[in-house]
Amino acid sequence: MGTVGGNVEDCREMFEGGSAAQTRITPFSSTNQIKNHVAYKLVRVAGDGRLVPATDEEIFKDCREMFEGGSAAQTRITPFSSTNQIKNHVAYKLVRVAGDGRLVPATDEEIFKVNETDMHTASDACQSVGSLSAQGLEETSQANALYYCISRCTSKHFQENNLGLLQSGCVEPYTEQVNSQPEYNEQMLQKVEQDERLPMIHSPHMLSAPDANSQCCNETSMFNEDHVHHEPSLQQPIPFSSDVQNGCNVDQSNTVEPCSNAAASPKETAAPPADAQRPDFSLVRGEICLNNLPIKALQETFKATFGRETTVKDKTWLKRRITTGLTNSCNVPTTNLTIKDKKLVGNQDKANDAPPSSTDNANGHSNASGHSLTEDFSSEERAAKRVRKPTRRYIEELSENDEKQPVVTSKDQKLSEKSDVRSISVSLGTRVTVTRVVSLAGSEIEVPYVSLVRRSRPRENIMALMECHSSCLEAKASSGESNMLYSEVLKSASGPDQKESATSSSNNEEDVLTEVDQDMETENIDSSGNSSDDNNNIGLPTMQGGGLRRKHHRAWTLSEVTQLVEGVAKYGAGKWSEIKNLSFSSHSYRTPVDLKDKWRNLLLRTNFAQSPSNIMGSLKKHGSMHIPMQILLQVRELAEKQALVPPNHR
DNA sequence: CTTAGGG
DNA sequence: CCCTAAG
Repeated sequence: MGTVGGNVEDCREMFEGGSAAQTRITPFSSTNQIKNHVAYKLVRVAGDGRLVPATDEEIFKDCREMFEGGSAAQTRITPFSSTNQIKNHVAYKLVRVAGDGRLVPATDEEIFKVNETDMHTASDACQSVGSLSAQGLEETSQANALYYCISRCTSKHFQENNLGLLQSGCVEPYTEQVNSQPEYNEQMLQKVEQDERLPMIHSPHMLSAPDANSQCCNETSMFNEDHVHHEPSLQQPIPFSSDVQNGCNVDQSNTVEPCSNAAASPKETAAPPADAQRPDFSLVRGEICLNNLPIKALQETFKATFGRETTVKDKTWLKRRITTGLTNSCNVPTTNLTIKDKKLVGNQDKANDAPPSSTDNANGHSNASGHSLTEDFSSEERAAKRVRKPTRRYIEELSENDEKQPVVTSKDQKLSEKSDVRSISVSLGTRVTVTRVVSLAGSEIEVPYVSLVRRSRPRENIMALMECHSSCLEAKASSGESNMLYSEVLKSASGPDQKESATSSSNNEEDVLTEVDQDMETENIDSSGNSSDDNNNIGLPTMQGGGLRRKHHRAWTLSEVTQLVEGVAKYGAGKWSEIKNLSFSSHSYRTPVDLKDKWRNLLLRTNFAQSPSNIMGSLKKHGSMHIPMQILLQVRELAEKQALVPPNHR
């Protein structure tokens, strides 16, 4: 580690150079070369969340600390954490600078590459992660200059904050400094190469490493998704950050062990010779790294990556596995993001309408990468523990608790109904205006702020309406209005009147009406006892109203009750389905479950009335309609019968 | 899909 | 009414 001193200096120089060069703006974008280069930038996240280029001093310190730490305890050093200042919230972010100067989150591939490199390093010597890979850039290269910043965050809280901050957007600083980076990168690269050549054991010159690879990934991913889009609208809530990180962290713990180690070793940030040469990034590539490694090293890496030993001696295989593993590890955290992307993407298409939320346009890269990654992940690391997905109800409740934010509901919702929570959330998010973080099984996930319009099971009627609306909504949505849908839905739900608005899809309405009419008729007709007038014939209009939640509360009419009782008498309690079909065929809105519930209630009432005093029984007690004693008696009778006879199906 | 129960 | 776990 004698080199340390030198390294530090170099490091400083590099950084300084960066700061000095701030002015030069035409960085990479114009130059082709640039795109090939990957650069790391040291950035400090300010309290306000802005990214501030690290001052020379800071950088210096950081470097020094890193180096020192590295030298002192090569193996696992709690590098940053121990050091106060550095740890304080110096964050390295991996970012690519687009030609237009915007910061673009690194694509998965890019990230991956970086990670790969990192992993590589980390696994071996626990060195930090900073190595950069140039190839990825080329591949992904857009004509823009790419530049990566590796972010390192000591405290998670901090990270979260930072992320939020980053997202919220203070990216500018980066761009300015871009200039310096190229050099830095080159130097870095060289080092990497050297490292590769050398046994990983010593990593005097490792790049500064983020705490954990995974984190890098996560952050990066976040960056990608959020950042890209967010930049334009700098201000955004920062739900993402926390979520993402959490998720990432969790994943990390499971998947990527190396990270922790890597993080620990604060080796050298960048100790490349001052006159850094500018090696081709392509050389630096993760692949190369892996290639150069001896089998043993690869195995080590494998172990670090997957947490298990491997006896495989096939280099190629190992490399592939490792790569995959890395990818996966990155993926997991990303999942949320990916989802978001989708949403975002979807939204984007439709419009610019959702400025408020974090929605951004996902760039093609992120999406594609996300998917692929996800898939890989699933196949590869199933072992990793899965977070139990919260139940739908859980989610709903959460959403309900918050103020309902107008959100567009769309078919997606339907589609997603059965998918797991995450997916649901995603799907719901089609038009997410607001997202909020929800803690799930220890990890936080972002959940679109959605109030579910339809909570109940899809009743035929409702469903139809819903569909209609959804379709309408979609169309409109495409046009560009996001919130509309919600209101519309409500309207439609509220009353038949609205139907017209539905336009073509009037059928549903008609159906509803028809049914209602039928009901009315039947009821009237049926009114065997006195039912004719019973208080509750609920008008059609009311049936669905009630706001979002309880779709339609249809009071049971006496006639219905009578029918029910008859049905039970005929088919027996428990044969709800039959009763429904045979006795309630006319009432489409009464499902077997409804019948069952009603029956249950009737029994309760019966029993109730029975024991305390009959008086109450027949009389209307609470607000509910009074059920004629006759019926109650009948019910009781049946109930008893059922109780006794049940064994024999009769 | 239908039931039985709990909320 | 709604939602879910179970046949």
